[in-house]
Amino acid sequence: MITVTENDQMNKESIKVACSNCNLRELCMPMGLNAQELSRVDELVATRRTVKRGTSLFHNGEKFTSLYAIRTGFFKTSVITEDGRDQVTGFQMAGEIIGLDGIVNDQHTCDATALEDAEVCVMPFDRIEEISREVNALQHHVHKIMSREIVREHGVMLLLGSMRAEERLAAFLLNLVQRLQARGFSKTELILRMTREEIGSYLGMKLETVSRTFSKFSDDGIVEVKQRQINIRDAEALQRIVNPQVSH
Amino acid sequence: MITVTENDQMNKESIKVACSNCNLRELCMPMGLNAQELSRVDELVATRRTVKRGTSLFHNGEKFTSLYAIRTGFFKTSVITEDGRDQVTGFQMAGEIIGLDGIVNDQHTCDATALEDAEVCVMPFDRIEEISREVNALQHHVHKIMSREIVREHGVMLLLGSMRAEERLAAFLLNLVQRLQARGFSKTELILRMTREEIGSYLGMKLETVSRTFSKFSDDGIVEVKQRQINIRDAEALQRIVNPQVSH
DNA sequence: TGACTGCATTGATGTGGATCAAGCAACTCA
DNA sequence: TGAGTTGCTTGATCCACATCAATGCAGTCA
Repeated sequence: MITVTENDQMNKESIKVACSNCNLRELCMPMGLNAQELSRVDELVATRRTVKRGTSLFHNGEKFTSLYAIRTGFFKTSVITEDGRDQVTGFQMAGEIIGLDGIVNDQHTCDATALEDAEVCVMPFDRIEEISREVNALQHHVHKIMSREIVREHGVMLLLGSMRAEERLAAFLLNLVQRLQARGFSKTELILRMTREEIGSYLGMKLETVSRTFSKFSDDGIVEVKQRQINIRDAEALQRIVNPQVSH
Repeated sequence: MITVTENDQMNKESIKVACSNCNLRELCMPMGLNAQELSRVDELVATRRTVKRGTSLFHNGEKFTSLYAIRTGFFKTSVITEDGRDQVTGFQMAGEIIGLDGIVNDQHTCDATALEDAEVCVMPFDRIEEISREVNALQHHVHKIMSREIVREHGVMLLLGSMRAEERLAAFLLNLVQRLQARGFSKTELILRMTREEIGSYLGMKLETVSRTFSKFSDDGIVEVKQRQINIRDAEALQRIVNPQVSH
């Protein structure tokens, strides 16, 4: 026998869990689904999982079972070599999908670490493949997400292979605010969730150089920097630094 | 009315085109298919296309329609910025798949250029998605290929972000011979299909540095270098250069 | 056959960012 | 509240690689 209160509780719970009612849906999921497809897609998320700041969602070598959609919080992914070098391969925020690296060898090849308390939707990969076979839009969506990651990494390779320190940091900041803006945040104000060292690892430079470059931007009046609080005062100047030739 | 000669010709042609009879099958295609699945997968390849040395298979901005499996030849892929900087994002050889970058926005975001005369199998992507829905092994295979590319790029990011010139070139050579060996070629002898400048672009260094580093390896007796002919004399030394700590 | 062309090598010099080092601001926890 | 810890900034110096420049080598086309 279920009391009214318990019943309400259950409804509330089930509403919360469903992708079809999630405000991040347009970021994680394909659009234009009909009712039946929507209900199939709602079966994707097996559970939720919270990840405390500083702990890892998965790490290198761990068996791959699921992809994760970030609901709240902020992650970094990093690869590490036997001899201790590590490289941050990306920073991920709400609505983004992590774990794609694990598919090829059925085990993860990088670590995903929460930079602030986070919550993720756990989507078992065999379930993704199963539902993909029935819902064409989901199938294509999965392909797009993987392709997007490949293209993003091309951009990082370009950055690491041919840009100078100022250009790298400018590109990094512009990318961050652009993604935050797509999530309804300010296009000028942001709070960095990562350390100078983590930024440096991602951008292929030392933390001192990151700090100096921030100071330079600050001196030039392009950004205001107060520790991790950043205020972008001249986005076009940043754009010109990334792309010197073209006048914007 | 078909003459015997014409008929023979047709058989020969159809044998040549089918993935099920291709000696690169194990590189491009999933394994362990039954007869019916095999015949479905044979429908993947719409046509063949030859690409002359120095010309491009597709280029940035071009509409995306197909993935390409390399049958013969050698490619580079590269991204280029508005202000003229370019970055080689990879070198691809027989059995590898190119074009994955195009899925996300329905247009290619890089150029694929043949470094020697090449032939590719053209696989229309909508056909790949259609057959993937029926042949689970193909579906998973496509996911694995994309995931492998993501993981490969993580490795390049590590290389670009945290390795020094000698380490980069050593890693590059080891990667090349390892892939050539998997295709039945020598594990010590190889011919580079790309210029020093292209190697440099891929590895984030200038062509002069590439050349000097080759000379250094040569002086140290690790490799013999005669222009583009490379003979690896001490693969373990290369391995130690990449991975200094660990004793191999 | 010899001049052109594209690529590779090697040397001399310059510099952007790494490294080493010190001090400082913010946060944590007893 | 204050001592320890962690992360950030800034200065001084160094070095790995870029840059500039000259020469060499191999293929090719007239």
